[in-house]
Amino acid sequence: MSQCGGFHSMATNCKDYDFLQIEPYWQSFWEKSKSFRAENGSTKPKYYILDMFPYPSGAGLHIGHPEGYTATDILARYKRARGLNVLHPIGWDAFGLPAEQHAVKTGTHPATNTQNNIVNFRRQIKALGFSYDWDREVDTTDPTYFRWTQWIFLQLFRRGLAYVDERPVWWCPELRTVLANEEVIDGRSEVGNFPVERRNLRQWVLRITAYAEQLLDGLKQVDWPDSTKRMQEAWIGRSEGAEVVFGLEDPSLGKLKVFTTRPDTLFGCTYMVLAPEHPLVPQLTTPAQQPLVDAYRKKTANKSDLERTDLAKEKSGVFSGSYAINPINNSRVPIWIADYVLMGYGTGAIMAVPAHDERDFEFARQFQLPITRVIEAPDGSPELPYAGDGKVVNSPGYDGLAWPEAKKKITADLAARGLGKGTVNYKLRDWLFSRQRYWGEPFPVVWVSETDYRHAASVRTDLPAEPVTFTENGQVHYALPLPDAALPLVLPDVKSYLPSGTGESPLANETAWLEIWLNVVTGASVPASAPRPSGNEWIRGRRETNTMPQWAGSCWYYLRYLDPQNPRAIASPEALKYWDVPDLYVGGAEHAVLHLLYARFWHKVLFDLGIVPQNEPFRRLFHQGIILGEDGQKMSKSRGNVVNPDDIIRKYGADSLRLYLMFLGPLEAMKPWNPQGIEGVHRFLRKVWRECLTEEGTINPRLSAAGQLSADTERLLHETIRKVGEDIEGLRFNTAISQMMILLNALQKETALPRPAILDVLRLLAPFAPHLAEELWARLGESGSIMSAGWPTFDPAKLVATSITIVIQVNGKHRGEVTAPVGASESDLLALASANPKVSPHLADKAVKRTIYVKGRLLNILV
RNA sequence: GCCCGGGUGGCGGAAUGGUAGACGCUGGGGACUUAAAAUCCCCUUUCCGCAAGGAAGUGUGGGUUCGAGUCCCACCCCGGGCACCA
Repeated sequence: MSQCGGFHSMATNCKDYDFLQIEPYWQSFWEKSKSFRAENGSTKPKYYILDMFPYPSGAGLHIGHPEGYTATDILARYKRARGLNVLHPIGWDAFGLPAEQHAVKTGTHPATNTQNNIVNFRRQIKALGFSYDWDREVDTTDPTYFRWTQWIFLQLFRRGLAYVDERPVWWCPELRTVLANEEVIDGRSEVGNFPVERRNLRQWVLRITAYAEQLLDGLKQVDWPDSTKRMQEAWIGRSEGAEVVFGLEDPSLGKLKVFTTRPDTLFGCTYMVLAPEHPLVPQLTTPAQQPLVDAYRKKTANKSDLERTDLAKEKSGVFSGSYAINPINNSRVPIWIADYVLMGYGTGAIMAVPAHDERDFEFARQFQLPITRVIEAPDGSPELPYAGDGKVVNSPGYDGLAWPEAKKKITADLAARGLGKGTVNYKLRDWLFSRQRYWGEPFPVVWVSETDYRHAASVRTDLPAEPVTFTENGQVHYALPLPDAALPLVLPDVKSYLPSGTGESPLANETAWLEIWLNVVTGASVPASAPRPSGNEWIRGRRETNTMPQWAGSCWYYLRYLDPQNPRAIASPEALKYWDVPDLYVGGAEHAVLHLLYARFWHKVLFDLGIVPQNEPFRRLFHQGIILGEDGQKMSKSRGNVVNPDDIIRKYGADSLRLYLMFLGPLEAMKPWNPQGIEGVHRFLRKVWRECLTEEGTINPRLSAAGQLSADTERLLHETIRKVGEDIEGLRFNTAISQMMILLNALQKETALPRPAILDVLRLLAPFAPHLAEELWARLGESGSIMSAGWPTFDPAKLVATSITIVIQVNGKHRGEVTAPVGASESDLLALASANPKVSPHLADKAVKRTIYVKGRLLNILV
């Protein structure tokens, strides 16, 4: 109860709009009465509205968070008012680098810092009056949560979707960890902006490429911004083409396989290119070319990817000395080695068709290689390279075909001879899933010997069809998953949070946790330094030292909200069925390809496992725009243009902040913060207050049960009820607010104010400014929370005006307007227009040639 | 280079192909007040005009249409994404 308690038992009794008193009062009221609890097992229709949960950084809530969160909160409150069982949850994506870096610096456990930050975030979020169901809060670092993150990993592992590979990865010496491709921007780390380099390290990799086609396909069925769908499409990067097998001049060296999207240009292939890392390069290099090739390979190996992919630079390459045989015409083509061909895509080798590929063209010109035109431009233009449509030429047997036809025919002909086949390639790479870090989910995997693995396989049914192995110093290690029952595998306490620096995480130094006797049946363990427990199910093992990336916990959190305390499953089948997937997911566009692709991948795997009932997790997605600083620049500490929600709340209140964030402009737009603008919405709220209460804090005597609005204002009220509802559904909060302002300006001018009208206003305003709406609702003597008062309805009959204003144009120019009864005919209007003093001069002495009448709006008279 | 999104007053923005600039901010004037704050009223795209009124006007240039901020074509600028993926 607030300190000003007293007469009104259900509200504060402050005299003026004292938001600092009102807002905490209602927040604690909601908390105590569990107003926002979503009910499992309800018979009501549901509405699930999801925010992207935040990483609880030490800096606290940024003004961008409440923008999206206010939008979803308005919708959640609106849907509740309409009688739906609303699930609106929040949680913490709390594993991550900043907490770990803080731990490295201070020596305190990252969990401590993380929990402090969460407390602060929770306070700030509650101060904004968001209607989250706090009983469903999740925290990705909580063992009862990450137990299921690990469990899902085990499902992936069991299905052969997780494997270990030694591969070149981005290594950041400063952060002492590897980073995913997506975490590297222009050769520097996204976090911290440190330089990165290539290193070969043993890594866990998830086979997301196995789902490339499904991930692409599923985009057709979701209601997402087009730009985001296109970004994912481009990221997956499907291309249809063919693998073509070239013979080698020296048949003893085998064959050379290339991928091309344009098999129709096979006659135009004048040379081949292998990536410097291609395994055939050493055999194909002739002794005479050996020194050149070696030097070139060495040079490219030291190049960063940034240098290698810099388009501005000249192409480089060397001749191998060998030749391949074109399978279509047996011509002899030289084999070159060049770094513009990437080992990671296709087969790492290409057939170069300089006439019709810009990159090949550039290379051919640089090294004076022949260029043969095989596609004719429709206009006969001789210009090369030519990548457009046209007919095939200089290709005996195929001349005259349109290129797509030739592509099919040549592919089929090669396939018939066993020299090629149609294939599909994707740019999407498997997902590098491990980090050499402490502050992440440990992998529930123990490395064991082959013998022990075989033993385990004889007593366990949850191992993958093919064992996951890794060879080190000639010894093969087998990855043995912990049984489900042994989860969660929690992090041990460590002495230092600093990565080992050798590519292993700080966990590698925790011998007692790391080197163990493992019970293969139960997953129980004892330190290897202790005597081996008796029983033949105990084997020697070493735990995996990598941890999972931050993306892991956020891949499935929307499912845990459905049934967050369930100890037996990620969520019960009933909850998964009832709540289904989110009806709306709101979050920043910066996650367009990472989080949103990874989560879709996991969801599809869970679908295939029969755990979730749908194959796409996010049916409707919306990106809120970014709020820029006052100076129109991105907000940042260094620019000093950061807006802190706490300051705004102190000065204007949470309701004003919520309203202003929504009034700033369209939700999806990027828009600058204007510190003066908030005055406008704050004045509006005070105006609402004054319409309801006097300066003494008593009910405004202007309000009466008997009063009657003027016809125009009555219509405006119904129009506003209609528009606010529609605008909320369409996420057009800015126009909903301006409509309420228009209504209030009109109500203010009315002589009497019928009580039902002002109660409607409060119910419309409640999702936007919930504290004020609750307070005034109670102070006007209404019982219960305004949230249980439903949503006002409008009467369509009241929307129809009795008279209309018609704009009169003469020859398309606006010349005046006339007022006419609703049923006025075109000729009535023409007569009215001719009589109108503003219009008549423009009609004088001229014959009316034609009129165009837009019903109820406009009459255009052509003379 | 390629793919998206966007250019409207001093500012944020509003406009199913039908009165461009709603709503709000800023600025100016006025009322109330001893004064201030708060509140209320009027004005606030540009140009011409004392006014009535007129003309121009939604990045630029064309086009379609009775009528274009909105549709089409070309271009300029800003923002985002991708970038030797054969």
